[in-house]
Amino acid sequence: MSAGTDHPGVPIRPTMKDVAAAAGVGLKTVSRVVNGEAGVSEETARRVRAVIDQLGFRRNDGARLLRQGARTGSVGLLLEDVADPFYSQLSRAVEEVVRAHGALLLTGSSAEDSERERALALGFCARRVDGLVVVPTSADHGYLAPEAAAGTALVCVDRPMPGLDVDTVLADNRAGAAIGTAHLLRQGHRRIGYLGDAPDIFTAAERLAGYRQAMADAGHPVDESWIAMGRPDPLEVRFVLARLLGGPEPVTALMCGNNRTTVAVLRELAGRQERPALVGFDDFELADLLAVPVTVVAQDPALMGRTAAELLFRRLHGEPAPAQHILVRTRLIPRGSGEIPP
Amino acid sequence: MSAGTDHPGVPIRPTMKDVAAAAGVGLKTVSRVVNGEAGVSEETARRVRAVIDQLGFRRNDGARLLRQGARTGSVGLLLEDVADPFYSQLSRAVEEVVRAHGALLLTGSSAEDSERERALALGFCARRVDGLVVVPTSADHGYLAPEAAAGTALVCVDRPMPGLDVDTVLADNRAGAAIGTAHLLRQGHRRIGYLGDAPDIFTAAERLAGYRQAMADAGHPVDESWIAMGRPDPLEVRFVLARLLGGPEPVTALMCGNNRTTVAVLRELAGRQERPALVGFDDFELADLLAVPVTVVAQDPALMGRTAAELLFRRLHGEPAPAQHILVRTRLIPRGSGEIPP
DNA sequence: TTGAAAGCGCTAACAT
DNA sequence: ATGTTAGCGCTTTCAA
Repeated sequence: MSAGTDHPGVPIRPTMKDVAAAAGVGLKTVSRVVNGEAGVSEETARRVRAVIDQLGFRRNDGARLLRQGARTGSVGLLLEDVADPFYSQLSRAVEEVVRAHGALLLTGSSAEDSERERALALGFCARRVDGLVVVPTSADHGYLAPEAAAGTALVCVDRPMPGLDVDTVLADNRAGAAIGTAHLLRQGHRRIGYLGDAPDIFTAAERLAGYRQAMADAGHPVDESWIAMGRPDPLEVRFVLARLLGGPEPVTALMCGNNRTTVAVLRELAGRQERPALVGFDDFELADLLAVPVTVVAQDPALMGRTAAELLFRRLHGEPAPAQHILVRTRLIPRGSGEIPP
Repeated sequence: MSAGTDHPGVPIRPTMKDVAAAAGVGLKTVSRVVNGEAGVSEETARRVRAVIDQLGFRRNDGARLLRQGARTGSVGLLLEDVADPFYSQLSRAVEEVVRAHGALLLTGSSAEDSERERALALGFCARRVDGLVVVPTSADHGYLAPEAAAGTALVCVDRPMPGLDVDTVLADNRAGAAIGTAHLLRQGHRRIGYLGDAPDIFTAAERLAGYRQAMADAGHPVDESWIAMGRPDPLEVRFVLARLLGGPEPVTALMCGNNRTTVAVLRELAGRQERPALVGFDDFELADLLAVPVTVVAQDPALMGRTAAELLFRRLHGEPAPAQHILVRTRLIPRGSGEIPP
């Protein structure tokens, strides 16, 4: 072994040098065999391969990449939470594309914490990923400018990246929320509550804007007390619903800003008497099989992920300059809950 | 720049050498500043830092690791499909532990294809991950033996690894399925159908064995026609249910082997008249809010993921030899569907 | 067909 | 406090 004393508990990986020595050939010959290059007699190649198997040699791609100065064939994916069904579907789509390009995927969840996201992003860059697919937090991302300038491809998905103009794939948040709200208005609802995510989150703000716009377009005033923005927390949702559905002038319908909120609301409603109409932004599994099937404005997370990843590889393959901004359409799926009359 | 001609479309990353030259200091001084080592005057350090920011220098961890011969601080996670809620929860738990240890996570989905899993695993190993958390396919994994011998920590989760005895975290599959089946028997059911995943999948086989055992323990014979094993495919489920629920002696209850199958069955049942009792293996979101809430044998994917990842790091921190086999308990959650009488 | 030497970006060990 | 040299595991270049 190359590293002298081979402590039992501290195994050492054999290197090409070890293989070369054991096979009685030069280093370059081993390299040729490992990489399937021409110029090695079948006899020699066989001997080298035997030693490789016997020693359990596996090429160190880190060293290879260092020498070649080439791309690492790895891509980083940064999102809020892999366990959120929206992101896990997006994630799978990204992974599929990455795999099709023979690359490896590094994944990290920011948990909506920009410091954590930053640490992950820089960690990925220090590992020299070829590119990054990011669902950015709302903090400034200027720190990624040097990376982008150094050739790390950058694509945002689901949200834009504050402080940096890069390729971006977004859902049609505002229009989607407007369509969902308009749908409720069409059923005759006038007092429509809106439960959205924390307002500093781009999608939450956009969707709220869509709600306001639909109300305005229909000429119906919005009572600010109908609006509740915040992380989807069961207890919080309980308080909000008690407020919105109680009192002398309760709302008769609810628009929910994301699938986590919708599910939290459904769970809370199950324990209450009121059955307000409900439209959720973002589809979710079993929405169609609930006691009252849930009307949603569906996104297409797989399409968003695929689009973002393909954009990334197009950049890596040298597609030229201006940052693209792609909007992915949403669509209303009426299932029942959104058609409940006031 | 170190690489001479700086083509516009081909950006080159500055290296420590570049920083050193631009700052008019030696290479090692830059290294000291970058790594926060002592022995640099504040004056010099400031100048170096200024150049670093200006050039957008970022240390190449690949080179660093190569030189140090140290661990890479990265871990690979291989599972069947990140978009399956069971695995996405497991995945998040693994990621959490990995992050707590300051490491990075590479993720790959095998899609139940052992060739693909092998390619991913070896790719990870070529990148010199410190360890691998794997949900193994049913193929032989002897090819990982050299990696394990070379010091790559290996932990299996959800399924054991054929051909290699390593640390393993499993759910209590057999007992869980037996408890679910016994629950149905207790309600008076005798003709109980079993819909499981492909029989070469460890968990599918174990759970089926649990079903058989419960039936045998109760002294009730199993008609082989009640058993249907295969990938959860909507069309397939449709045929199976038509067969099980039609005919002169239909089953009165169903035991489902995993959450994908359960959901597929629920979807199909929604379009049919019959309302057989139903127990699903593995819990899923909204199971409690369906028209008939679904009784399940719940696993704890987060606990399984956390346990596996912690085991991995304990190995990396030098915990000694024998492979551990940890069983994570399942528990029956009665919600309604499993309490429907025959 | 084969291999010796140089060097990728970095750090360890040793100067100064 | 700072710099020089060697070398991690590999590939590239060039010579034999």
